[in-house]
Amino acid sequence: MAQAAGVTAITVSRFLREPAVVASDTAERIRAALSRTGYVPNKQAGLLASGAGNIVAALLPNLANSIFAETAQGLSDGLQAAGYELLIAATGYSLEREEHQLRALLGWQPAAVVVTGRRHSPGALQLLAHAKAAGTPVIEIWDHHPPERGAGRTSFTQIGFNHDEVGRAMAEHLLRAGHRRLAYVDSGVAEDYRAHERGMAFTAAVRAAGASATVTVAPSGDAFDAGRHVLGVLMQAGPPAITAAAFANDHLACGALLEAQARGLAVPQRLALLGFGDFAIARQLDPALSSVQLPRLAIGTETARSLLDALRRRKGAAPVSLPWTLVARGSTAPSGASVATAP
Amino acid sequence: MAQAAGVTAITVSRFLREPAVVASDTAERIRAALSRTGYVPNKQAGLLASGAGNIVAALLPNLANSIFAETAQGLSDGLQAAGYELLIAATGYSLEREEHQLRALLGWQPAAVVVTGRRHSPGALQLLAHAKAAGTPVIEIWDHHPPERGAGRTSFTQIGFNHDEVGRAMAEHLLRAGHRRLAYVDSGVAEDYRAHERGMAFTAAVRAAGASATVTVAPSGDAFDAGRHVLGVLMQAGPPAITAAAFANDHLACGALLEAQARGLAVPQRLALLGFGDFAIARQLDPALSSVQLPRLAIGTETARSLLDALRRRKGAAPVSLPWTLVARGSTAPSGASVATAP
DNA sequence: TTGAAAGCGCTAACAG
DNA sequence: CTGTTAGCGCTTTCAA
Repeated sequence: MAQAAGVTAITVSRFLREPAVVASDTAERIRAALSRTGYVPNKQAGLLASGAGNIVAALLPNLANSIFAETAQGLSDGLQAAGYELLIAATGYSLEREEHQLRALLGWQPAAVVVTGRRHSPGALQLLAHAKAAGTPVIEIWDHHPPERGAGRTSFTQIGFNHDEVGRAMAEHLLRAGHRRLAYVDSGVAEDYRAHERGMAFTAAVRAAGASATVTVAPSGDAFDAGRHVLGVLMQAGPPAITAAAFANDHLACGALLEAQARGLAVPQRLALLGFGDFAIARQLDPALSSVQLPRLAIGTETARSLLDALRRRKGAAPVSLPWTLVARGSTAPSGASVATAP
Repeated sequence: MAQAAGVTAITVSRFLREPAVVASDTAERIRAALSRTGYVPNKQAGLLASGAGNIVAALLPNLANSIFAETAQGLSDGLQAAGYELLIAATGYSLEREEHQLRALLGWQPAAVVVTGRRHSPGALQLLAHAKAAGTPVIEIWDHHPPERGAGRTSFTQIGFNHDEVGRAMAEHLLRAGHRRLAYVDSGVAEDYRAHERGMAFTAAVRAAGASATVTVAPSGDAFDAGRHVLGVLMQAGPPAITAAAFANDHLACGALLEAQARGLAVPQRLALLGFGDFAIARQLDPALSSVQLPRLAIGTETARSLLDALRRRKGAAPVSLPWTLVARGSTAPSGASVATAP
């Protein structure tokens, strides 16, 4: 390529990075040779030579789910603008896969690492600690939790929200409407500890208020179908019957809502339903599903911002607690709509 | 790292790639040093030295949409098992972004390239042609179409289905139910040429049958809301009134279905609705939405298979035409459900 | 079974 | 403004 333009490699390299530095006629010849040969610079060689990796590695449970897709979008937008490339891998909510993918991503010598949540396998934890010790910013997203007592492990920057608070808010919302027999419907995903934490906080808050709370685990498979199935289970409970249920996600809750309609069961009079995630479908049903709106995009953009700042100033990234909102709609409130926000 | 184990770098390299070749006591020392130092080999250097890239680059319109997420999953699974890494970028249905992302991905010297659809910018086409000429397999997915007449451009392997056929099948399904005033509702995404092709084939088939067809473009923004809005537009058409509508995707169709219910408009008696994509929500509504089931996952797995075969045998990848299915449900058929399949 | 030498394609640093 | 030299961390090839 360089000889095609009648210059040396370094001149082409410079033209590609800082066109202004190259003389205009030289630039013209390079441009011509570039399009003629279809040359694309080898990134492996470039990154190796410059040492400075411009890659950010991110590990998310999945991308299919709109929840994490928006976070990826926010990350990608923020990083791309600053000239960083985003390398994403999905873990499928498995700590084992997370460790495996993390090892693969670290091979690209990323300038920073983003992982989801604060629970990791021992091996992954070791890799992350090594990375942090080597000066690579490590950020845990989608969680914001005080350090566990007696934990000797390295702690990482957290950007997200506190799931205990959400669980409590969900309980309070239903208790305030007068419910005394409540249920939490967990997803069938064993390693989604954040859903479990919300459930634990939910039941604790309910019981602290002197009401009763049960936990049901949804079957795996299609989430709508799982929600439909769970509705049947909930209706069999009692007496006294359960009058309100909180779900690990909106798809489960929507399934239950649709099944309730199919059975002619009045929502919220006979059974109030509360989702989590505020997916697009939630607002569309009738009654509309009450849910918890999450900072999906903000987690991505804030992480990018914090990361870039840390990279620029060569110090640790700053943790961020982001706000969520409980949006009350028809499925929990017979009339009107109200809103509760993160403390 | 090498000196930590008391050997040279090449021995560590060998241990990492072919453990059996290294003496067992040496292996043991290396293993120990490995976990002690948290060493992760630098992929940039490795790939540069070996020349052999084990990366497959893929460009998809987006990942948030469940349609393409499943394809990515299928690709990823198939490739990972064979030791390849998948590098994915999203184009947001923009040819300009596609070219930009393609250029970025090619910098990783991928062993193969996967792009979505057969329409690309001139620049992207040139890059792809160069890659193909250099022996890199290039596959176009989500389409399967005979070469355009008079096209001088390089042609690439296609793995997907024919959108004209789908458009025709959608028309025939509604015509067979006796509809004579039909509409096609296109998505607001200008560069989703596949949706436009289905629409053109749909209207052509309708008109060939002596019935009337109009095309409406949905507004951008939330797809459910767009579908709701479009229903209002459809109802204002005529007289004679439109009695059936086919949509560019299920979200639009679901929005219209929900809005019809809200207005007390009987589906399918007063207006039949037919979606595309068979999203999870389609089966859940009442009446359930008729839709076209797509080989989302199969496109990914077949592409991986074809790619690996091409890489192994050092020749071009084989094109594959994959089957789709029109699933008739309550939104187009008052009673029972039937099925029409790709020819 | 292990090592030494050379080089992958690019860029940092320094000259001119 | 452009070129020369050296070297990024690994793997290939050949030798011991």
